[in-house]
Amino acid sequence: MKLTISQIAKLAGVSKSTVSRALNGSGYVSEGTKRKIQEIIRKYDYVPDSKAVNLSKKRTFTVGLVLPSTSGPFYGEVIRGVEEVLSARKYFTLLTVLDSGQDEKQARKRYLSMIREKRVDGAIVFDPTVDEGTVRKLSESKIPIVFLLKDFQTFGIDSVMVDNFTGSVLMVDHLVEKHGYKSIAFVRGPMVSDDSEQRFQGFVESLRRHNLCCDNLLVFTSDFTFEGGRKAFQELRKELNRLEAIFCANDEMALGIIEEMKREGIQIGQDIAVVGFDDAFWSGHIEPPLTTVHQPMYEVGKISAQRVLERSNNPDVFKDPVKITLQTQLVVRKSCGCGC
Amino acid sequence: MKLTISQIAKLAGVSKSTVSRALNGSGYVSEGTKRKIQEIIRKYDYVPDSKAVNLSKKRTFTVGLVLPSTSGPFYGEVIRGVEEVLSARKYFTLLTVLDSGQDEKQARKRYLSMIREKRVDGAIVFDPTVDEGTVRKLSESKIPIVFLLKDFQTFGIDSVMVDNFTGSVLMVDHLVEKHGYKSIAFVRGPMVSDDSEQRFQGFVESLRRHNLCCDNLLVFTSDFTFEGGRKAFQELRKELNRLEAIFCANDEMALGIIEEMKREGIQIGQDIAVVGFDDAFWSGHIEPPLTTVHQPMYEVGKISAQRVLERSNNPDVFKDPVKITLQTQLVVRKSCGCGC
DNA sequence: CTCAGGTATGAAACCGGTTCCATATATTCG
DNA sequence: CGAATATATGGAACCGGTTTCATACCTGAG
Repeated sequence: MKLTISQIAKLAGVSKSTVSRALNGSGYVSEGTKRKIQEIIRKYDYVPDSKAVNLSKKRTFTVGLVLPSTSGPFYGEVIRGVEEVLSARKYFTLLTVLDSGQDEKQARKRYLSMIREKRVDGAIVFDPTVDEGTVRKLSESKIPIVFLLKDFQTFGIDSVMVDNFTGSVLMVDHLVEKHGYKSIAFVRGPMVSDDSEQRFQGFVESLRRHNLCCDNLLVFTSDFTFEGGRKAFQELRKELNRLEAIFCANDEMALGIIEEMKREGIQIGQDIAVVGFDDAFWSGHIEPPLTTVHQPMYEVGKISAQRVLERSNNPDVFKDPVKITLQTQLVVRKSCGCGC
Repeated sequence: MKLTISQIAKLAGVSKSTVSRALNGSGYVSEGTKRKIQEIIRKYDYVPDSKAVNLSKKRTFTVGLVLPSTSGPFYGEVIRGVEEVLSARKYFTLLTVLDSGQDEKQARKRYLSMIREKRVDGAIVFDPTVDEGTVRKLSESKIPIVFLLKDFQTFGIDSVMVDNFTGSVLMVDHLVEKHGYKSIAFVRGPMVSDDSEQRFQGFVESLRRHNLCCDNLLVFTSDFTFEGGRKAFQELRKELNRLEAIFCANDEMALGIIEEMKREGIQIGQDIAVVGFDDAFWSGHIEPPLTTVHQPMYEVGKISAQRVLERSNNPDVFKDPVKITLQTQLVVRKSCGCGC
């Protein structure tokens, strides 16, 4: 039988209010009654119903987390970061995944509902292809929102970003300065991807700084998938003899290319370098281990969650939207030619 | 300004009850007033507060999902399966991850709270090292619970299992029948792991059926990690010359072993077969592509979610706990020697 | 001794919805 | 045409807590 606070009160011979105060440690309750109440609570294994608590406290102690998908390397890391912070503060995570239903529009509606129905006290939204209408609606909600990897400061929304540009620069610096490569191809992700664009810009910038030009013939567009990498290789091959390195905008495409090259007997790292971006968890375990750029998604999760809680608990302070950018890290392994 | 149902009612010149009925399509409301109400709702962009709805309906339209971790291949698949079902029925997912805080005990308390505070209408629990006390508490909760990959039918809890045993049998059948291997080593996971045990039993059973004996010298114990695989190889090497195949209880250890072998110039698939279990998403992309056993974790997620909803909406029917076992699938690639 | 302030408690309002029940009007059927 | 039934609506109770406010006692200071 599920007890309510009134029944507990009756059993303890006191009023609801006193039980509530004893439970929350708020207001005055004598030691004696506190003990008596606690005993009864233990005896009947009473736990307050969160639905009632939420309503009267006008809070849910829950943070929404919206992710594009759950496959792939990062998403798990983001969740881990978020959960670490939330669990420590006794909050819960309400998860919504965009690729689990049929259509994107529907998925967006779903997370907007979650927010507008006030199921959560704040939300962390990772939606790379979000539309402006949705962002506007998000910004109209009264709860704190942190957007991941997209900058909506102008909409009054906090964002946590990853510095793709600098990561890319670091990678190309390494290829040029350490290995002396001059002829480097770049394999982009889909044109709509900001990440892909920023990584490409970093590539261009580093070349420029080294007085190398970016040969348009050596820039290929693909789609961030393994299969896309294989296809990109087919286009690449006609330029192959003049190439020293291939920089892929993510690890998955790099893997596709590496596989095709192996099939042709090309020695990766020696004949030609292939490097990626993301540092997927398998990147170090393929042959040869992939040189890549690590994205601190765990930290992204942690910082976003901290930010949401901070804002949620100080509604008025820190009113201005903030943009936090985390640094990426070059991970040198063998596929760039190091240690060959 | 956030409106309440009472304000809407006032604006429409009707009572709360009428607005509520119009909103839910329950009871009688004339077309005229319905339209009027809907117009006002649209105009002021009113959305009912879920906290109040939950309290009066005594439900949250939320299902708890407890996962051991979020790294690794399966967990994302489970989430996807669960989300697919829940999103279609307009439910939400409240996620708890066990490895995100410091200590396991704390993490268990957290998900027990989630359930006992009635934050969720049902829960899907994946906790491979759960203790009996926790299971008992789960079974005492009045909400439907589905346990993943552990059988607690005797506690009155539904479970969704994966047939590790048969998967293992299929694998060994393949190694023996297709390739004629007779001397096969097995690398176990940690002794506490049920999965490891079942996979081992399948290995033993298939050998027995083929009138081969299981040589204890060829059974090694490791810990399901990449590093553990490498270490296992060091122990293995003294038996190496008489080995034809190595069956690892998961892909990660197989990868560790493969890496060590490559370093020694051993040709995997030709000199010796190495196979795994899990079908991690990278398993097909390593060199050589890994022969392994696929676990249908997406389906596990889907079925558990369906089961929870079904029970939640028919509280009394189907009272008996159910155990559903899903089949695994042999994925033949190259590391077993096929296509060499 | 009296009064202010700290301590302890209960009654009642409140959070924002849903739902039961009573009432009133419209419609249908015998 | 009257009774039964369907339709439409509002009032009030309810979900299970929290919080405000009033009351009462107790203590110590003046």
